[in-house]
Amino acid sequence: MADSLSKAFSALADPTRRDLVARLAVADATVGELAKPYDVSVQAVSKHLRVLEEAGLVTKTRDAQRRSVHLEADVLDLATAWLERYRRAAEARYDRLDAVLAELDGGAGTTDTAPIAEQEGTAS
Amino acid sequence: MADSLSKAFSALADPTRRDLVARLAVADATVGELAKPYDVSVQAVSKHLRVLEEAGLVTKTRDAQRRSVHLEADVLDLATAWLERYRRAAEARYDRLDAVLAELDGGAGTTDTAPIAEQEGTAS
DNA sequence: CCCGTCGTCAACCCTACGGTTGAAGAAAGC
DNA sequence: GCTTTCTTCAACCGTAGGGTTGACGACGGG
Repeated sequence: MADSLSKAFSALADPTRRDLVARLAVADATVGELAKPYDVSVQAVSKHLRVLEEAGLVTKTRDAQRRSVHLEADVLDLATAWLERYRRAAEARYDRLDAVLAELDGGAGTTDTAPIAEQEGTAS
Repeated sequence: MADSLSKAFSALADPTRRDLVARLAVADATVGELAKPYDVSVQAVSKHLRVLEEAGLVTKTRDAQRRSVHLEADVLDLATAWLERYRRAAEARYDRLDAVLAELDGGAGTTDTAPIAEQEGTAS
């Protein structure tokens, strides 16, 4: 379907799902426990958890008829790495006032900035 | 409409928009320049840029009839901070094997973990 | 064994999203 | 002034997303 990063960001775009992640960061929990605080149906929460699972953000282990939901760090790591990379680049450019230089110069080769942008697929 | 974090993650969920961010991390560019590499219409790219703009990830300044698009670091910062926070919590829990302890103990106060989960709106 | 609980599957509704084409607005160039 | 270039607005189309309700599968407890 979509790449890992797209699924991760898409999953985290929903406030309910972000809240689920925040709560799972504290401790594992069952679907029922997780669903309680929200005023939506259990099925809706189950769907949210499936989205998080398909994004690789959580895993479920069957504990009797309950499912224990566990937060996984790997995809959070991946997303953090992506953001951190371009965040740094944006801040560096801001600090160096490259925008102003480019405006004055006309956009020619003002700096020797290395090619930071890369293809999506090349992420390790 | 939606909160800042939702708009940011939602904007970054699209591969084309992530690529735009990656390219804008290197240098500012006009809409036309940004649209060139993709095989979609310029209008589609313009829409993508509007999404990024409404998420606060980029700003546009009118330079004659061209619009210069500039990457902003602030929202990237916000999203990074959110991810980093729960990433750390997830990794810490993984390292300390809290899941196993909780399973054996029944979930009672096994650790002195501070209340990490917070409300969405409290982000600075 | 039957019942109650936990969770998911399935079908459906409505809105949002990414794409298209066509037209319009704004500014430089001739 | 008229045309050309750059960008956005508007209307439309198909699909994916989040919600609902209803029914079903899998277990543990009486």
